[in-house]
Amino acid sequence: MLNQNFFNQPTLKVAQDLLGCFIIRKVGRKIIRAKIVETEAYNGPRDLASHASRGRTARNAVMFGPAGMIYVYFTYGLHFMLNIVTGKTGYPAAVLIRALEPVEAINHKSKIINLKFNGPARLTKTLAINKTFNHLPIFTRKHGLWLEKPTRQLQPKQIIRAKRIGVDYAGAYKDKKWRYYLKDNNFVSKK
DNA sequence: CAAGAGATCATCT
DNA sequence: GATGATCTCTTGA
Repeated sequence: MLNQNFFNQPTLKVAQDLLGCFIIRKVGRKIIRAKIVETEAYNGPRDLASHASRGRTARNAVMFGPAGMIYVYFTYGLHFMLNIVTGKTGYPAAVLIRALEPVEAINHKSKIINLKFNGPARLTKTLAINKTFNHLPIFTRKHGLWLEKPTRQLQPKQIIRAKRIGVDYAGAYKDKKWRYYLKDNNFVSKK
């Protein structure tokens, strides 16, 4: 399992290192396991695309806190977004999980189900993640949501850097290549 | 296909 | 009172 130290590093590094990691969601006896294939970094108080760019508020407070905490927010009146807080306490930053590749989904009858994970709002819906996860740690199995290391180390060539999605309002920060995804992966949210 | 609109509400001004 | 780290559906070529 990924521990808190993993997240207590520069945001751009964590966003890349999360690629290939597995996310595990346990609800009762049902376990869903999927591979992270796309992330975006929201990095620091000056990043105009970040919720933290206009200072600390009730919503974004968790981004200012210790690494490894879950930041879930509600947007467009119907979607939840899943982020993991990174970096030092006091430095507001987080990584948005944008897409997952299905690995296995096992219910109590051991049946494999088709699941939709290609998009930040779709994956939270599929994993039944909502605001109750906000401010909980991801470095414990206690809440039924945690991360595990990749089975194999990724080659740097497998990682694509790109502009972030949906942040055209972010001035000088809208073109930062802080979105990362696995090359040729069919499950990323956009090409 | 691509483009546009609507959904729908917490959050911030 | 406006808007958004999105998604789905509809329209039209």
